Amino acid sequence: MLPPKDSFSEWYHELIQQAEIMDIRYPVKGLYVWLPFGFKIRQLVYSKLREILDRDHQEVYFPTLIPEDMLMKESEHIKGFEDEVYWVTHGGLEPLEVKLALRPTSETAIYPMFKLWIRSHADLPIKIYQIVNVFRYETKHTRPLIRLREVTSFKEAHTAHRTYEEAEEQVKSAIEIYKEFYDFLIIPYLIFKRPEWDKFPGADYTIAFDTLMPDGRTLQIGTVHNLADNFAKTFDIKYETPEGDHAYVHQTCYGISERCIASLIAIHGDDLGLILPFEVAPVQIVIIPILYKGKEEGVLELSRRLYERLKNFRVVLDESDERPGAKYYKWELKGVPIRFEIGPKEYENDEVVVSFRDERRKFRVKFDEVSDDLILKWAKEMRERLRSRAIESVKGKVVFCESLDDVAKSVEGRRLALVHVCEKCERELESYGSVLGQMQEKPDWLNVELEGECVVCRGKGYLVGVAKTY
RNA sequence: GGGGCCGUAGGGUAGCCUGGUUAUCCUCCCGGCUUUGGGAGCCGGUGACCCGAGUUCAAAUCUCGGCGGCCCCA
Repeated sequence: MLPPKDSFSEWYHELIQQAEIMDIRYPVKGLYVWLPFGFKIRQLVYSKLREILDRDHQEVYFPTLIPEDMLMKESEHIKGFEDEVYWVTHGGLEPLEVKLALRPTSETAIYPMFKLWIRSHADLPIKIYQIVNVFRYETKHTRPLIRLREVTSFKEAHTAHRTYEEAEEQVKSAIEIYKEFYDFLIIPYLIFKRPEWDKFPGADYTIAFDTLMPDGRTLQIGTVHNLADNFAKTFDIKYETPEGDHAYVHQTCYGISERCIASLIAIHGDDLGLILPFEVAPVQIVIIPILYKGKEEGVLELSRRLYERLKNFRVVLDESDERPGAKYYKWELKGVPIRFEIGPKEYENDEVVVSFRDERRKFRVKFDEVSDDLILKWAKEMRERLRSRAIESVKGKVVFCESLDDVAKSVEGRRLALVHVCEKCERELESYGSVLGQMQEKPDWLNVELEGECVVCRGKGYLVGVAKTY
């Protein structure tokens, strides 16, 4: 039994373990073990991310260790991270002459190499990415997949371009990539430009994707940074223009971590456990034979025939020695989208019983009608249902506010407050919650205006989000 | 950043205040019988006092430190 999803913290904590996503008992704070089932979800989710990126990025791998002098080069950047860097100080018993940092992110590892790689305008643009672990000494509450000391699945892309405009185009392109990725996972998001005081250390500006967790707090699930030529100046990354001059490159970087999987779990799951979109479910179909004494043979024969027919999918035939009800609960907990039940009645009529994870009804189909096409049709229909459900759930937690009082009440009641404000007054909102920044585009499920009268000074304002955050 | 609570089998717990027998109960796990259309039942079995130091004839229980976890507030 799982705690109800209304008690979100407890539900999440238990589900992560019961569904065998992670083992949280590893004896170091903020570090967790990926179990086979969870790791399979990770692999399926990240394959999609790779597929999208591989269209015009190249995957690379940079070292985990960064020498102190390299890490410390960009002063604004390091100020943002210095209190949470892990240091390697010894090699065996010998103290190291130059301390080595466990990367908190890889800008300072990658950009010195960019300096070596980039000589002329013909070398640009460069678009690379890597999926690696990064380390941050978090002092706040750690939580599996959400706040970690070792982020195990940090996808970071880094690009270099000739001009600021080209970098800005890349920011837009990265936003499109993230939209495609989260649409694939059926996770609703809002896109904000973070306020000046909350941008990535060293960036010109930061665009962030936020989603809403069931308890009404926002979760940042992706960021895109325009670095302009800030790092290029620090790391002296220049190229020769067609005219023979030398100019600094303009860069971007953008990241997604395993928080995407946290949001997948949190947005779709219910009181019974995980609900996984068909495409990322480690088990897409489960077949449960119902074995009455003396009638096992035909039932097993039909079950195995169905199993063979569905082998183009990730399918499990559960012949274990448990009662059918126990198996239903088990596979529902693990989010299996489609379940077949086959008992003596079905065997006699050459039928199967079908049930979808997101609905509770059961129905029968003739065995001969079951085909790959039918499964895919069901998967597609389920995707639409999950989409409406996810949007309804998120929509109910977003409130447009016309006064500061409204903002206070909404954030206090664990809602995301949207409010018009001008640049001068934006910071005043900080006393009510985290200021997510200026909304960049209106999702089709939300009915608000991106521009309006500033709630504080009644001047010309833009739409800003305020919420409690993870 | 500030405050509070807690650590007993794989998981959840009782015992701790008031130190003293073989450490309670549920679940999981293993073996057997039996059963199977929404978490079956019976019998038998394995398995624990976070680590270190101190106080004491005696520590799960008291004290200190470490490590780990949870909650609230900024």
